[in-house]
Amino acid sequence: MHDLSFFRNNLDAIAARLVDRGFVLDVEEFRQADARRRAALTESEQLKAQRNAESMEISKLRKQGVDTSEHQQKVRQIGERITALDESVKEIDEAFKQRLAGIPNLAHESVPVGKNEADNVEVRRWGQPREFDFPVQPHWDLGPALGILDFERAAKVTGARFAVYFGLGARLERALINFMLDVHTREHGYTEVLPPFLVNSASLFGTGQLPKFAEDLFKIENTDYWLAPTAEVPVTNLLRDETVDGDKLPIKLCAYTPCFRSEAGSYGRDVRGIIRQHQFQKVELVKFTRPADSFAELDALTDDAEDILRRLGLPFRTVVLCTGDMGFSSAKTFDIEVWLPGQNGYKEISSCSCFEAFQARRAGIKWKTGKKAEPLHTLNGSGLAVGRTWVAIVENYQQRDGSVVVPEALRPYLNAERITPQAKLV
RNA sequence: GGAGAGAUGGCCGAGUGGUUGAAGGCGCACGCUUGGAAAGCGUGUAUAGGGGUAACUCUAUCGAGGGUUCGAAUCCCUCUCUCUCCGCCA
Repeated sequence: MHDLSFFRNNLDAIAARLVDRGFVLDVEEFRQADARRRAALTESEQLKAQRNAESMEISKLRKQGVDTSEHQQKVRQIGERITALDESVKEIDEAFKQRLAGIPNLAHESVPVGKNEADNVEVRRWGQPREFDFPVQPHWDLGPALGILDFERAAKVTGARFAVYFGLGARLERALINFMLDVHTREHGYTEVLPPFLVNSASLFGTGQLPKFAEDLFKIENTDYWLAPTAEVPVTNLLRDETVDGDKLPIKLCAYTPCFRSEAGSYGRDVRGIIRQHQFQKVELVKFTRPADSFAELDALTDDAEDILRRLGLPFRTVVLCTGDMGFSSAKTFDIEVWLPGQNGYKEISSCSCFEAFQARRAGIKWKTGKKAEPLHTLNGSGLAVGRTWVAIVENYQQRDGSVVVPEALRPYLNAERITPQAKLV
């Protein structure tokens, strides 16, 4: 959500920058809508001022014992006009706010201008993809063969785009979660949070998923509860409508949660394996910072996420998303992409974004030093997507015999050096 | 799930239809006082949206949304949340 007066005063420049994001703002129409809203508000408020004054008058007259029934009749009529007028005022105001809430954030000036994924810019690369002297298998073959992954039973229990993990497969997922949380809390200074996995619509509005992206979410019938699509939502909203003392910043939180996405519109993409699921597990990093620090904090947060991959010995590259490929609320986003031999390419495993005040303004999260309170900056990033890390380990560390060597850093968590075929369930 | 009690400013807390955006206290800020501090005294101390170069002014907000009324923090309805007791449950 943009600051209205700033937006209004810089309309043309903002519209020009929104074009880079692929968002066309009809400036003239916006001006008219804005003017219409203001005119409606002014008219309604003037009537209300009149009514208030008249009511006060009635109060005085009554104390003097004067009959006021005529007066009351007159004010009642004003009231009726207000009621009628307010209906359209409300409509105009809500339409205007919806429109404003539907305008994406501006990209930071350091973000490359581009149309789509192809225009993203690689900023660094770490590790050498391993050379295999045998045919590599994708995880959707390796997993079921090892007896650690089962798609058929998941489809029976729930449906497509779900998976079941067995034995060392399940333990690998759990080990990764613990490993990531330990690194971030013990070495990167984050405080662990275990938030609710269901969130309400006010929270989803705060972080920008609503009102525009409802179709990407699962909603619980007959309630205002939604399955969280990312821990960003519950964790960022922990501070909704709160004001934080400046000396508390930055606040660094990390959380493990499952994430639920409807994946509407992604039919045919990543249909095989567990790359794109309706439910996946993620460890998320969230920061609340002073505005002056946010982009330095974004670099640090991205490095914290990359650190997990370095410790696991998984090759990756980091790209900065171009203006056309960024998410709705973000001002700047780095994607970390891990090397997946099964796909012979790099695949997104973390997305680290600075939202500047865009979310904080929506969610009413402020900070203050001394007297004035203003929106702070919010950031978040995956640290990491657990399922895709699982895939990266299985594929990168696969052996000729179909087993998987467990990376050194994970062995204390998994209590195993190698993943070998598990006993059949039945 | 059943019964009851609550929700007021940064905090505590008064307020059951008429200058109440809201007493009083605490906290905070500034000033006076002081050798300095404390105490004391004085002044100020919400947010959002309109209008205005500005001084300033208008509107809304006492959990949320409706309603009654000339007028609602106060009355009525619905909902949400918190607390207590009972039931149930991991």
